[in-house]
Amino acid sequence: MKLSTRSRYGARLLVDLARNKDQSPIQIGEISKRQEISVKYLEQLIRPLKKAKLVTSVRGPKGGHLLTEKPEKITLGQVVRLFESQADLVECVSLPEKCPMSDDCQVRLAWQDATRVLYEKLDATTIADLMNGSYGRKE
Amino acid sequence: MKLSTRSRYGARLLVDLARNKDQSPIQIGEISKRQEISVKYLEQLIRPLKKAKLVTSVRGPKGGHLLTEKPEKITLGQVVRLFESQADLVECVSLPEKCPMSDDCQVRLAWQDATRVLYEKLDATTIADLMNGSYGRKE
DNA sequence: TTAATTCATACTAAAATTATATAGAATGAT
DNA sequence: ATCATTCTATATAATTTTAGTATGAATTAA
Repeated sequence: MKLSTRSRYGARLLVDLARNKDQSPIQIGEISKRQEISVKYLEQLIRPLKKAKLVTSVRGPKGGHLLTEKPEKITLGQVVRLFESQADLVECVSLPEKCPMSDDCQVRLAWQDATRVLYEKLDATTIADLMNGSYGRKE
Repeated sequence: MKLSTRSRYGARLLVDLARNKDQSPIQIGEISKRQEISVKYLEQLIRPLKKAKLVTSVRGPKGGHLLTEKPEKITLGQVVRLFESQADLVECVSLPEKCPMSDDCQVRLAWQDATRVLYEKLDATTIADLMNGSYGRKE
């Protein structure tokens, strides 16, 4: 049931950008060193973040990447929905036609509920919560 | 982030057994027809359930399978932990040594929290909740 | 112009998943 | 004894997913 590394790395990438928000655009090379993620993989992750307007980029030398939103406005729920090819715990939650049993499947409703509860939690967690080392202590 | 079909089918298998609890042992062939899951795959799923003492079997003709516990005592959390090769949302929750960053990774704590919330929900959902068509209406 | 950097597309390799198939051994109702 | 059924173990094949690499074009500061 694990999240893909894309979600994991994507979250760390955003936290890394958030920590350096004041300064000039952050280059992928720097993030790569700090986060120990390959440059090429980071390039892949940046793309959906740009498409979702969470990140903006400056090309050319001295270029790099910046958050477009405040870290308080970006949630883990957004990140996971963006990077997971299937955001729900089971396919039949959003695509009931994929399972011949879904019409009267009680279990499906339970998976749906569990998915909802999970995203309520993820949507309540922002990048800002994760950028200053205080996450564990606050709640 | 999806659950494996093993968890999905495993849950349906238990609900199927629960619905027929009064009667004699339920044979895999019957479950296979009702649930549209192959006999061979069901045999694979029964094994961990027996090992976990959730199911007991009677061999020979007129044999079959029975729940050992009351449906009220079996939760989706148990099912998922049993069938998922990795029960947590991310590996580093239970195995921090797998990620070089885990020492001061705030995101890890957030994944941990989300995993906990998810299982709180799954552990609060029993097979009994799912066996009589009333799940959606009760809560 | 040069060099640093992002951007875009495609590719590959490995691993996991989802089954199905095979070959029998053990059990026990009839 | 017969036969339906569970039990065990292994193999295998198809598919999908995942993780990461390769190549090179576009952009732009200096």
